[in-house]
Amino acid sequence: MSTIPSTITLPLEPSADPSAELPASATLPHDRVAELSHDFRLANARLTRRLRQQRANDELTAGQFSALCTLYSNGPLTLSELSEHERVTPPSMNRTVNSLVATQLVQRENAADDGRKVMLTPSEEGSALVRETRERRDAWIAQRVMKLSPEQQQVLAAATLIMKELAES
Amino acid sequence: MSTIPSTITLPLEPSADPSAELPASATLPHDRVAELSHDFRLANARLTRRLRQQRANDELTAGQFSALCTLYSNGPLTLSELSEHERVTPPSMNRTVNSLVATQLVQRENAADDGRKVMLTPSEEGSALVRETRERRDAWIAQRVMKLSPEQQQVLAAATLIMKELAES
DNA sequence: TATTGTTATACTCTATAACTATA
DNA sequence: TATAGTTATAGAGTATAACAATA
Repeated sequence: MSTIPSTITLPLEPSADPSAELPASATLPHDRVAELSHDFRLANARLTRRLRQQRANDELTAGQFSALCTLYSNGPLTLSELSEHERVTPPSMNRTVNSLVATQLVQRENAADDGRKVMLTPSEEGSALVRETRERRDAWIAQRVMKLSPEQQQVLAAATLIMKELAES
Repeated sequence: MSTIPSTITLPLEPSADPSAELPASATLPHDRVAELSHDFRLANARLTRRLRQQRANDELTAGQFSALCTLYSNGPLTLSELSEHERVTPPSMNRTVNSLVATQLVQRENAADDGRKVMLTPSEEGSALVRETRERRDAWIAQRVMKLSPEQQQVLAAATLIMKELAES
């Protein structure tokens, strides 16, 4: 499953200020962490907005598609489980799920063991939609990732793992 | 300014499938690019939602603060310049700017050379707010970045540069 | 005519509070 | 009582279309 080598080397752009360079084995000092965190957070938010601009009109929204993909890869899930994974509140996710159920892309059933819970499962149609449209939906970013250097591609792969951990914390 | 060494080495978690490993000098094949792009895009969106959950109630919203930070670091800017940097449409940014002008954190003036343009500048109060609250606003992520390994910190720094390029493309 | 900004409007995303059903 | 889900409601964020002012 993983595409990530056990070690990689990153040749990066030369530092403008050589005195600012640090050995890779040292953690960053406090002010550098603050600067990096700030830059990373803003870059993350801007990239999300950039990706939103790319959405075609005749498709599921980003939130709907993300939830459907999660159910496709990790389902069946309860509403709480799905909302935690997607990092929104249950009422927010419930609205998204309603739209997916209304278009018959997701099935909502009562859990057999606990009448309070609902099990959410992608329908055949929903699963097919994921398989058929994922590549097209990801085309904008994939086209750009393809043009990155091997080292930059490895950075993104490693960063994806870190971002998943951050989102889960 | 840069905190990034010219080269870094990344020891990552061992691959579950050794046959999937590739030399770092090779670009990923098409299907791996698609997989990486998909994972990265979803991780990016989820992290944005996670960060949104962290927002305190008594502060500027994320969009307002991001715009103010951009004007603080890169201003003065016209509305179009700011909206392009923040990756939203001019009408969307205009709404954000209206709220910042209403609270006197940003000054809106007609450009001297072109009567159609407006110049947006953070006020003294706005600049002070950025300086005083940035660290607190970034505390949630900074706390987690601080606990990452040196290699993971370097990955995030390199990824931030790539994400900025992606958002600008 | 083209560009820059603005207003009007609508839709999506998200949250909090309050409610229902079940454990 | 506590938990899982839902409904009601409101606010933030965003876009498109139409308009005004200026170049």
